[in-house]
Amino acid sequence: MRPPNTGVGGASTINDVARLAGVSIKTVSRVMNDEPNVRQETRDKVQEAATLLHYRPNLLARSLAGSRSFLVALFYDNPNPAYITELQKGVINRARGSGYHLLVEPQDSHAPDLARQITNLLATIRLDGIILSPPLCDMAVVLQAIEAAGVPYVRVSPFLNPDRSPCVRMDDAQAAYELTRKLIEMGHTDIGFVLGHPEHGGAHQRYEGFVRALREDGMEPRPEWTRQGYFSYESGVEAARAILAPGTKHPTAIFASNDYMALGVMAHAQQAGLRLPDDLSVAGFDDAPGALRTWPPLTTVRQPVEDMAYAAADLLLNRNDAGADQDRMLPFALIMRESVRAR
Amino acid sequence: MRPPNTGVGGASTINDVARLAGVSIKTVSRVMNDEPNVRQETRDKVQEAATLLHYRPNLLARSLAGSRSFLVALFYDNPNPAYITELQKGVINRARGSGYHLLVEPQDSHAPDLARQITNLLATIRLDGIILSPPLCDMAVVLQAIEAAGVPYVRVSPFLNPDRSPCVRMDDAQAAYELTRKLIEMGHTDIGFVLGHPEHGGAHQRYEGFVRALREDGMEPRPEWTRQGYFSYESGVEAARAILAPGTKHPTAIFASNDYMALGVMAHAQQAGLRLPDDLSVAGFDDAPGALRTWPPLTTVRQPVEDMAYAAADLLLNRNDAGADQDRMLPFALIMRESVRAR
DNA sequence: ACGATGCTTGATAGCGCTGTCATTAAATGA
DNA sequence: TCATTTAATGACAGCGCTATCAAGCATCGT
Repeated sequence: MRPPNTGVGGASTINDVARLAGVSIKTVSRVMNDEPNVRQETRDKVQEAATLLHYRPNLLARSLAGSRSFLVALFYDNPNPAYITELQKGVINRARGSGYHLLVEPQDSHAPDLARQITNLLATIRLDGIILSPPLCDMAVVLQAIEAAGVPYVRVSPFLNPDRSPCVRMDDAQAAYELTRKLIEMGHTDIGFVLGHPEHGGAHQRYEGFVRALREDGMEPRPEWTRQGYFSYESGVEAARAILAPGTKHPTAIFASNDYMALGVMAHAQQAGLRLPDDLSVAGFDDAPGALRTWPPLTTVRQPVEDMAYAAADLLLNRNDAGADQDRMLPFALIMRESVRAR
Repeated sequence: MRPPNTGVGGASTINDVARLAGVSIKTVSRVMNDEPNVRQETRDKVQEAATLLHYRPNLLARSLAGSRSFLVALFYDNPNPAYITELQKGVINRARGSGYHLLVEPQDSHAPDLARQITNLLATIRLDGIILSPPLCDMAVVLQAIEAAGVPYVRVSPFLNPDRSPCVRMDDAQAAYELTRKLIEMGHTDIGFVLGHPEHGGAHQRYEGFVRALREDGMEPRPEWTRQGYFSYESGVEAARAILAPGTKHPTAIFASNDYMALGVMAHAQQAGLRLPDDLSVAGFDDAPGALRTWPPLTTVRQPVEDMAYAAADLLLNRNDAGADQDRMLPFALIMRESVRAR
């Protein structure tokens, strides 16, 4: 018996619109959801009434009654703010157009009860889809929990079981290969490598591409110039300290698996008295935004994170398009800057 | 007529729990919401049944039926990934404990129909609260739209109408004042300043604190050493180019209103042949994480972004606690690093 | 002309929960 | 002791929407 609400401060309901348009609420529902089988005339009448009343369908009611929640979530456990925000941007850009909203759900990948937490979350909110980024996208317990709940998901840059779900990725191995080729072409034969976080897919593939390029020229990676890193600046410093240990021969170039580590390498090298890029060339990976404001500017690979996230959301929201491409490989770009110099 | 669902892949409902516990669904509801007036014995019985069935109340149904949606949103229009992710972290940390979830809703502060977009959003999803960060928190149309919808909100670091809503802030002016005092104490009398983005509150206050410190020693800011910046690295470079123009006397220190600009200043100074910190001291503001991996490490002010976001969420979720502190001022910390040297 | 077909529309039953209010059981007082 | 309060529980009506299914109504072929 509530009067139709046309004023500020309260939403009007589908009932108000139906009454004003002189149709049933079901017809309003049809119009709002762009369903077929409504006469154009009726459609216009409803649209007009809806506009007049500033009607916006209530998302929660739609979710409860229908089969869609208009909610997608991004699961991540990654300390890299630039990566996270780019992912979010990509997802939101795609989702908004379809009336979807983004829930951000950072997860602790080392929590012992991670699976239970995810199960609880999915029982609490019926999500229309989940986007998984490394390292969560490669954790069996996570995939199991999501699959058990029957929620569709897309993985970004996974390295395990690529066929288990739709995936979006770039060719990390090829990118590392091409960048390494460049280094070789520029006269570098002694190249160090800083490995990425072993739990993150791209890391392995980047190393693989590096090795492939070396072998093509009959070279092998040298163990003393290959160090484990963890995608952090500090681990880059650490690795550089080992690779550039005083009193040992050191490489003419170091390829770090991501930009933060490359920055760490550069910082250590400079403090160790090496001049960049003359004494040492450094290359990174990711094209991290803040990471390029250094001197000399860093040679790197642009990883299209935002585009991958957009594509992931697209895969999620177009899921019905039968048999469409369930996987997308996005292009990378080599970005040659001054941190690399020919010998 | 659906059988109770105890297996994997589907959620059990309040009905299932009620039946198993031998009580009405209302009693289950009471227990799940920690409402009073339920016998302990009954409570235990219900809890046990709920545990057995892995029951999780459906958030959407709760929202629709009740007065809470368990959803808070973060509105922002800020290109700084570190700032955004810290805000998110703070909000999520507080919200999760109370069963709340975070919706991220970046808004284009320059969109002509911003108010309408927000109104639409709020009509679509009933949010339990909104956290507004600069520059949105200082836009009248935004506040109006939110107030019209009757949604509670908390502002982080606003500078307009501080009494219009609960706010969380730090004392930007005092921080800038104290840092400037340090510079003066270290023998700097010729200090340049790079202003922050004029649409962001902190910017004005930082300048104000700077000027106050100068005046206390009978100095005045010099116009030719004071440049407008926009919180971006590039604008820092630009400002430095102007302040350090060749053939003019230049200051012995430059205080930039944030770290990105400070980095820009440092980069330009170094390229212009100045040695840091010997020829020029540089100070920033924010303690941006990536921004400190530079040489020399940057002297700055730590802005407790995550804590402010946590406090903002706390203010939102504790709103009922009558007359409690509706504003919170969080402490900052001066971080003296090597980019500043005594004359 | 008649049912058959397909397009439009509406009545109605929920989705899973909370709010309100009535009801019952227990506790208290005179 | 019985009336009076207070605690504990349940019945039931929605929240605002979608799904199902049935009904209305043209158009069509034979």
